[in-house]
Amino acid sequence: MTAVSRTRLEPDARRRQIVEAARTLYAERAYDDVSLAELARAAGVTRGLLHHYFGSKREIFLAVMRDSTLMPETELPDLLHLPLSERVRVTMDWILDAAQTYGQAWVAASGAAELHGESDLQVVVDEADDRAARLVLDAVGLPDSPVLRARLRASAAYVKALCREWLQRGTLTRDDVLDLLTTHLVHVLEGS
Amino acid sequence: MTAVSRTRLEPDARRRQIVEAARTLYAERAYDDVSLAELARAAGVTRGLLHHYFGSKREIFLAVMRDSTLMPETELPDLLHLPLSERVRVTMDWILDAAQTYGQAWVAASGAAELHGESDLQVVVDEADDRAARLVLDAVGLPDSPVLRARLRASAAYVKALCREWLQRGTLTRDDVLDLLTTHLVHVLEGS
DNA sequence: CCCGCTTGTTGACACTTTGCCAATAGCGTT
DNA sequence: AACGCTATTGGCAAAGTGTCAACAAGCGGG
Repeated sequence: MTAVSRTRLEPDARRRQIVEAARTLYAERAYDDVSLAELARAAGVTRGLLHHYFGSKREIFLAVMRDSTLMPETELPDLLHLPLSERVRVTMDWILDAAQTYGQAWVAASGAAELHGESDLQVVVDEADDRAARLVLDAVGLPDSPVLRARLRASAAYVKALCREWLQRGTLTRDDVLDLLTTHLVHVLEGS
Repeated sequence: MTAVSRTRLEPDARRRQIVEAARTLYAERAYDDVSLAELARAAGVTRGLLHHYFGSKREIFLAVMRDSTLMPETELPDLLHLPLSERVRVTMDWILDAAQTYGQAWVAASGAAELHGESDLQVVVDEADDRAARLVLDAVGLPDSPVLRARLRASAAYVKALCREWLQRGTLTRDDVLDLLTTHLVHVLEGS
């Protein structure tokens, strides 16, 4: 596709370009199935450049994951005048929308980990879950606390597993998921 | 370690030996960090034999995962005379024990997946979650159904995430987890 | 307008790793 | 003790990752 143009890009732009190419490849093929040569070809650069920017193949993959697990930065309407259960429901509704449109990667990154205890990937996913937890706390207008965050991080795994049942397996409907999540989170947030 | 004995083992025994050696290695190092040469050395065999039995490095890893995500086959006492909430609590108590003693791998295999949609590892973990779901249904004495199973599979992810907060991060106590799980599952099972 | 400097980019080299296959040698059978 | 089945080995070939010195694109000074 891109000719052997040897165009000189700004480091940031080049990084984004590489990550983007890598993301499309990793979206449909597994990690070891994609070689650096293939990645380089897809990005229109040479293998050497990949190493120059990311240092190792693993780091490219992690960059893709970090990038893909970001939830969109949208403003939620002010919900503080509603009862808690309604606040939760609206927030969950928004999250399900986000999961359906943007967050396939966030959802996909839920089910299976390396057996390895302190996986580098685990760190990335944990960070994403923590962001999601903060987001929920902020949306429903509850104060932050370590224990509440821990509970919500765990609930994030539940959210993703439910989305997988809904989006990938079709065993639950969107309404099923929304109801389950709403009652679940109300209980988690109330029993503080 | 093991001398170059070239002892002839039964295929099943050899497989188990290899899987066992691989498990200890994978328990503390990541997948690509462990080479087949190292694996072979740890198992006291040659690389050729690994391929003979498993065909590829990936298959060895998956065999370890399949093996490690098995929950122990224990008989639970008959709980049918207790109210649902008590049945659930006893079952969850047993699961937390199992997670703490045997199931580190099951717990560890919860947080982070490949971005790849139909990951082979995902299949293994899904299978483990499905077994766990059936186990719970059996223990609390409720009839099986696709929707209930789907809900419980999702809850399995929640269980594992909570165990990670408890066992690996120390952000929640065992009692926290037990309470959260009990009320959660009661609601999931009741709202059928 | 040309020169030179900075640095993004390349191509080749060295090493590791995976996968394959024919040859070897345990161990039970006759 | 010889034989046969097959578990096991060792070496080969292909592919992949990581490293590094050299090249050149774009910019600024003379």
